[in-house]
Amino acid sequence: MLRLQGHRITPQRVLLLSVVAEGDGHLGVDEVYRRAREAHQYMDLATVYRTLRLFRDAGVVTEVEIGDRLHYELTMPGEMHHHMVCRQCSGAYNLSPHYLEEFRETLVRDFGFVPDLEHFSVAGVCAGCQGRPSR
Amino acid sequence: MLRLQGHRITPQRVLLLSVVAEGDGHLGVDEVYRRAREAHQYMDLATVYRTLRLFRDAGVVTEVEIGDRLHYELTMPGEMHHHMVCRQCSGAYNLSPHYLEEFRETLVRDFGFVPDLEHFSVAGVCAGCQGRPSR
DNA sequence: TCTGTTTGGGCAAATATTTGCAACAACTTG
DNA sequence: CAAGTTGTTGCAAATATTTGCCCAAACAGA
Repeated sequence: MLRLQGHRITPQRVLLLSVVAEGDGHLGVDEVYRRAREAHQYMDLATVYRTLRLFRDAGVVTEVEIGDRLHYELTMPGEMHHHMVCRQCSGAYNLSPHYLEEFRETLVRDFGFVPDLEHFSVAGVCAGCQGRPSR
Repeated sequence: MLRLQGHRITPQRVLLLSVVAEGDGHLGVDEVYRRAREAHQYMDLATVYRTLRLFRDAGVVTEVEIGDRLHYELTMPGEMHHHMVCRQCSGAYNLSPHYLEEFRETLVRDFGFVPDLEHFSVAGVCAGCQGRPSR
């Protein structure tokens, strides 16, 4: 995917992608950096930032905001899924794409606006936290 | 609204809220800071950050991401509206709440998850940028 | 496989954002 | 309206994130 978009394949990118892949969607920037560094001593933090942004823009990786913190996970082309993130417990629940398909079609039809619903999460309060005091 | 949630009303908060209100949704953190400082010499940047986050969490102000940058605008309780932000031209278009109401009801019904669709924007590519080369 | 062109990475410096803490001020209560 | 309580602010320091620059490395073409 990266190559198709004119980007080069470097050892750093390969390594970072594998770290993200193995992290199973639970890693923030700092953790990606730490793990990558264990494998490749000269990995730079700036490279991690630049590369994660590249991955995100290229659609290779998805950025998920979980409780004020960004996490990264591999974008699964076939198994696209979204998140519902609870503001109170920060729990993240998967949301099947089916729920968004209709919404997407409406935006395209009415506005000609093609939404990026691959990179998408909904904030809110989950069933378990309903009625529980916030903070 | 702030008081109802147990927060205190301070001159700084009043000032910052009025700055955001007058900024008409076009101000980033730094601009809010600059304007606030003109009026009140001892306004601190940390206070701006803390206060904008407070406003956002309290639902008084809405954070809109426009082209890698966060902008702030007053949350209008009655005239709730959303944004479609184009990834290419960074243009922001309003989206009527009607388009989200059905989606919201589905989430509540099927998952008991109450989404914050007040604070919501959809990224994508607008009609004008369709087919235009990116970057 | 070798060479030129151009992108990407490391490093250090610049910015941006968050946090700890002591002094201060808003709200509460009597 | 005075005094106590507790949340807030300013300041400075800590972190986090981005950027500029130059060298190294990836890819294209011969």
